[in-house]
Amino acid sequence: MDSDELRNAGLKVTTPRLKILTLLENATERHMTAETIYRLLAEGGEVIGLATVYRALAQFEAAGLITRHHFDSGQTVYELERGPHHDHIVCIRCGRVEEFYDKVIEERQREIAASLGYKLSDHALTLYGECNSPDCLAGKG
Amino acid sequence: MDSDELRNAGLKVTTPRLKILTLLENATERHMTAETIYRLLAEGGEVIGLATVYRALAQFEAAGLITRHHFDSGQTVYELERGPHHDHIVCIRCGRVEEFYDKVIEERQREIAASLGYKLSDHALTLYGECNSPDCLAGKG
DNA sequence: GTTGCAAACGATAACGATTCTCAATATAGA
DNA sequence: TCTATATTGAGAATCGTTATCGTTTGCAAC
Ligand SMILES: [Mn+2]
Ligand SMILES: [Mn+2]
Ligand SMILES: [Zn+2]
Ligand SMILES: [Zn+2]
Repeated sequence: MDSDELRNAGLKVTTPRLKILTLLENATERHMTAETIYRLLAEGGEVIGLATVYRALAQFEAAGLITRHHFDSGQTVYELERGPHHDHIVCIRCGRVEEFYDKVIEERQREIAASLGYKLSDHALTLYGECNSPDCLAGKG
Repeated sequence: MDSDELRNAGLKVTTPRLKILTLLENATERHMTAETIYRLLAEGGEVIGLATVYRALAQFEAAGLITRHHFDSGQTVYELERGPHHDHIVCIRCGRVEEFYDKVIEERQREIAASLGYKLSDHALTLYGECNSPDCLAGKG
């Protein structure tokens, strides 16, 4: 249950937090901005202050429930931290975001950090390109 | 000469642009924010409007003279586009930025994009960790 | 070397994303 | 149920960045 997840994270169980967490679990798009989350909730009749959305997301991140990404598009995007680590490829034409995991790259990153004398704690890898989805190609004009 | 570089880029040769380009070439730090560039110029007695700094950087980027990066620290950082492509590793303690190039990772990125049906156009890879420079370790407190 | 005019400049207003403030309200434990 | 404390929502404030606009400059034709 979502309320358990909040309690386990050391957070009080409040209506806004439950609504936001539930949306993150059920939305078709895994990667969303704070604005998008705010808007989707509002469209579903759940009006929650934008400041509260930002606050909840910051707390969820601190608790390890979600991760944030800074794609080149500007706005911060959030996603539920479920399943194994992965990186992203973003379509520069339609905005589609896909996930991938590459053992070779992950391993090389560790070797590079070590060889430069760094204690590696995180990394951000995003590929940018044009996807081949029919919808995207259609709008190619 | 810097003025040639501006002309070749199709830009008028103006005092602010020359000052900014020269700073980018001579500064000890290759990776700087717009604010830092503005401040370093001001400290050197070259007062240039902040808006002009942003404008010049945008034009330099469009002309391919510089590249911009979005590290997790928030602000956009700029660097002269000289020499071969590289990625970055950033110290989360002292902010040091180092560069690296890894042929294996570059190759895997191309393969991943291709296997997902994307026409790869760019990528951003940044590693985060703690460096082992004496200065950084000293302030470990 | 002047002149003319588009391009660029600087100051500052505006902007979008995010964070802060604070009075009102809800949560969780006694 | 009662209370102490955390959380909320509305809006102000902040931060980095971009747009506006009157003034100045680069530069090419005279
Ligand atoms: Mn993801
Ligand atoms: Mn670099
Ligand atoms: Zn696409
Ligand atoms: Zn360091």
